Amino acid sequence: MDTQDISRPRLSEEDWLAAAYEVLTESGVEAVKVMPLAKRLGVSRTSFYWHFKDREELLEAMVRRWEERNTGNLVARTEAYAESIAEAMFNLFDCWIDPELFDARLDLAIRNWARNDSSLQQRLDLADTRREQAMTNMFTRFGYPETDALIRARAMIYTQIGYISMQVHESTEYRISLMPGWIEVFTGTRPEPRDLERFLARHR
Amino acid sequence: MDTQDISRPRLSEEDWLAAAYEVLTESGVEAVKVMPLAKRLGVSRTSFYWHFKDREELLEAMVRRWEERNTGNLVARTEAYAESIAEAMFNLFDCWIDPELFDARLDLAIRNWARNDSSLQQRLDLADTRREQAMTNMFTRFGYPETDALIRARAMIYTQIGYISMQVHESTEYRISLMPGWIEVFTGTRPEPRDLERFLARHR
DNA sequence: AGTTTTATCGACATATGTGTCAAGAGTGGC
DNA sequence: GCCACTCTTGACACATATGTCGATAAAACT
Repeated sequence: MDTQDISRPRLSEEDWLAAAYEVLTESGVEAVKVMPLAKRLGVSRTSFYWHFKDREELLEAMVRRWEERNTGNLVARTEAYAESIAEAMFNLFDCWIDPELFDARLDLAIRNWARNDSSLQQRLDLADTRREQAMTNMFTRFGYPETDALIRARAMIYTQIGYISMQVHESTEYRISLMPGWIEVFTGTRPEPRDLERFLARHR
Repeated sequence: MDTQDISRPRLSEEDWLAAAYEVLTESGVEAVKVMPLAKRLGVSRTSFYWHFKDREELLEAMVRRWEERNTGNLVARTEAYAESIAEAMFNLFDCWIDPELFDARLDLAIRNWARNDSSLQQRLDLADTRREQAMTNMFTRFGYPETDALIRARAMIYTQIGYISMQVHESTEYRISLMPGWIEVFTGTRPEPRDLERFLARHR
């Protein structure tokens, strides 16, 4: 847990970014302040200003990190090849398991931040529209009527955000064991054992 | 939108609470500060301390307001009389429509706040357990197996939180029009026209 | 009208935050 | 050894926040 490193008293831009990311995802933007970060990193507060113009610039970097990551991967997973809606859904669920594909905590932090920052809210709305579109397409591709597809897409998006928001901490194994149940709720049909097999095989 | 009142320059405890509530639900706890509230109310900052011991006391009052409201009403709606799972669900959906029954914005604010306040997080966990229990019971009462019931209960809870968290602004009419679709996703069966009728009749 | 209760105000003490600047260390290349 | 580049530091100026106190002002009761 100690973010300090005795062997390297001198810091790079990356060190500040990493610390800022930690605080942002744990406590929200309001907590991303230069003074506390400096204390945490064990250096003088003012050395921050060598790396960044001001606090604004650090925050902007956080937003960019988010933009480059979450939505892109998620949309890609909805487009992955699948033979059934259940398999398609399992593909998407990879995002719920692999933090590299989708950083849920960062997503939540950005979402809360956007509530008090209208320009960020605009960027977020764009991302959300892309996600909703991609998921709706996934359902229509497998024959769901437009209206149904939209509701089901939203059910998934809201559920995911709610899941993060509620700070649920389940073990990966337990979460995987619930997946077939989720598939049934979201698609309206029970997944084939074959689809489940493929999914489980991926997560060893 | 103007919270000042020319005819009453003097404020009561209630005025401060109302202003705090506004700011809390709009911008989060971090924004609930004495100075900005005073500015907003058009009085001197220090007069706050006549009404409350300190900022802590104001915040505690906010938490109590939340506790006395949300969970109780929600649990009550899950226990309302119903002849089918769809009708039971429609009963619960009243909470999504009537802000008097369930204050979604306040719930979200409390949830975000709790992320940085472990004692509040404990109170919240208690509330969440009660809600999950109540919803799960609703499903088992209508014959769903225990595991299914739990997943479906969680799907609803997460969806609701996600819905709030994403700042969705739909008209009440549009929201009501989507309800049958939601019912189908959450219960796995299409609602009877009769159930829908009863629900619509209630919301005129 | 007089007294109490209710509420406001400005001055003071203190904490925490932002950002600038000039003076330096530490590391590496030549 | 010298120089340049990278990074750190403390002093300074300033803004915003919390909370205390004693002096008042306005309503409300008697």
